[in-house]
Amino acid sequence: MTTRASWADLAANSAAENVGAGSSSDSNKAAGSTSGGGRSAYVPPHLRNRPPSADPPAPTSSGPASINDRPGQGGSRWAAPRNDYNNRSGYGGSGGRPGGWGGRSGGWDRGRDREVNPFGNDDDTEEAFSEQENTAINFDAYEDIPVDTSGDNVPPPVNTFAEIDLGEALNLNIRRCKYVKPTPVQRYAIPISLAGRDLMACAQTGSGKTAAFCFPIISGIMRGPVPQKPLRGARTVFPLALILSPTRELSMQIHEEARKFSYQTGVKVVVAYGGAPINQQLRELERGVDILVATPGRLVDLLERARVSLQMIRYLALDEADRMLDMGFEPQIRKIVEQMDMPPPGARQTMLFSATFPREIQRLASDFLSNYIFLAVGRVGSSTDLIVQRVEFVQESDKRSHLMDLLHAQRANGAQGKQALTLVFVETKKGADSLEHWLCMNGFPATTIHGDRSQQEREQALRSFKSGTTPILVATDVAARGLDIPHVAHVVNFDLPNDIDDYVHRIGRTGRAGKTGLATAFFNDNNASLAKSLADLMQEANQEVPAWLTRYAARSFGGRNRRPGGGGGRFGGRDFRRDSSFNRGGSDYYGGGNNAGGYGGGYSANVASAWD
DNA sequence: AAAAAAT
Repeated sequence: MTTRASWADLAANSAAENVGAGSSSDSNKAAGSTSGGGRSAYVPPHLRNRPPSADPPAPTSSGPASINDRPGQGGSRWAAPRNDYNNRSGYGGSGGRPGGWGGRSGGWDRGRDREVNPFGNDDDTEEAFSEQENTAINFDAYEDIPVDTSGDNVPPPVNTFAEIDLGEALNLNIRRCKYVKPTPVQRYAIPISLAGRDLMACAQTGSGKTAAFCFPIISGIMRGPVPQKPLRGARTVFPLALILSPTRELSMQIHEEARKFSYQTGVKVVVAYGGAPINQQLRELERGVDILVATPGRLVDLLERARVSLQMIRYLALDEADRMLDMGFEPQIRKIVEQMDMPPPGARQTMLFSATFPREIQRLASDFLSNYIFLAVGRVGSSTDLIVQRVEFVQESDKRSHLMDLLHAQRANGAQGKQALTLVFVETKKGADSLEHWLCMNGFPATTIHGDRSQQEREQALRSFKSGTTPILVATDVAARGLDIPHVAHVVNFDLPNDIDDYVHRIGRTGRAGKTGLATAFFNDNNASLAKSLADLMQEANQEVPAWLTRYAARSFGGRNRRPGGGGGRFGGRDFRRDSSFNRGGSDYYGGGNNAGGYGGGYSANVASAWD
């Protein structure tokens, strides 16, 4: 592990290491170790570029617009990907089919659409960095990642992608993505999903959750029955899978990932979110959609316009599911999932993913699930050791100058190079604007992202940050979850959040891809309610807890942030069905737990969530 | 109390 030096050294070190980081995907960044069974070393993404043979070329031939919209199901003229659905009974080679499920939305000539190669030039930075791979990877941090499952008849995990029959086309894309082996959450979640089971999964940020729910969806759509087009308005489309996320940028990111995974599979992925012209999104939808990635507001709009129907949904995935079900989002999600035309639990497959899963949210979530499996992967003190957490006592009036000191020292340490990105979280949109302005006035190139900016400005800010043009990004919680930004060396909690889970998600923007990261928090009296949970979290992550914070923690009481059980949550969450308060008398009503990790039952009850 | 998410 990195020696603990000054924060400036750590930032510099982190930045240097981050230069070798793999890029882009949130879907394969994390721990690749096994637990319970045999050990295998973590392979960081940037070292996964070692397939058994040369990388497959990324061909450019066209594919069907959408499986949902297959034009001539039989003798297709597009270069048929060698995948299983061509051999499936029902539509493999049979040229003339009976009517009923031909062109679902008109259906003619859809195959003429040319599928843009998503592997084209989006990784142009990767080559430049790949030569600087370093040897400072902390492989030990990825050993012994505990995995906890509960529910009926949990399917066993797999150790390799080859063990799972995902289909040739998908396998090819996995290789193109340079994924050599599944991450822990993928090892468990994919077999569970392929078995048709509902799933609530708690896994660390950057641990490959996107791929974990995308692979089974894509594979399932390729193999599933050909959809019968219901009688509806000609302009209504019927996606087979719906993926919801809480922010527009996260939906964009999931869409980009899913497009890579589904390249040349015939499965069409479309994204819809607010702040952007709806007409272009409508056109995309009309060209065919199997998997719809969306933010809730825009989706409701599309549903009310009857441009989208959820009647054919077979797969529902909620990313950042705890956020999607919190107070702000819950009504919209209920509307989409329960009050439109989506098939009920049991008639569809539902997958909920997050790094954190408070117990009360689990209770809400169980409304959407049918006989589900709970899966928790990861633990405080393992891979998250890669993030060095510091807390400093800073009065409100001193925050700016203190931040300035940090940035100056970082610059002096040479860590302000093009790739050493600093992400600064603040509480309010106004605060973000004013801090950005102040930083710029003081010679630090910064930009900002928050909900009062136009969508164009938001996307521009993110691009400018990622490219290093403005290596400082001041953000509200809009950027706290899910976003995969390579080379973030330092996360500064200029204003601490009120909820420990938000803190967990924020600092998870660094320390990705097996790289170390630094997270600095400014703490003062305003954050007293967070003291206990913050101190506990840091202790569980083997971080140095300042004595003054421990004293604060002893005095403060902070609602759900305070965990009476103390010492406890090794996982991001524990199946609430196993809480005695729920299952009447402590019996394992749902079949109990299957502890696949290195230890059993060491956690205390009442722990809602602790780590992502 | 704030942020996010439709126009």
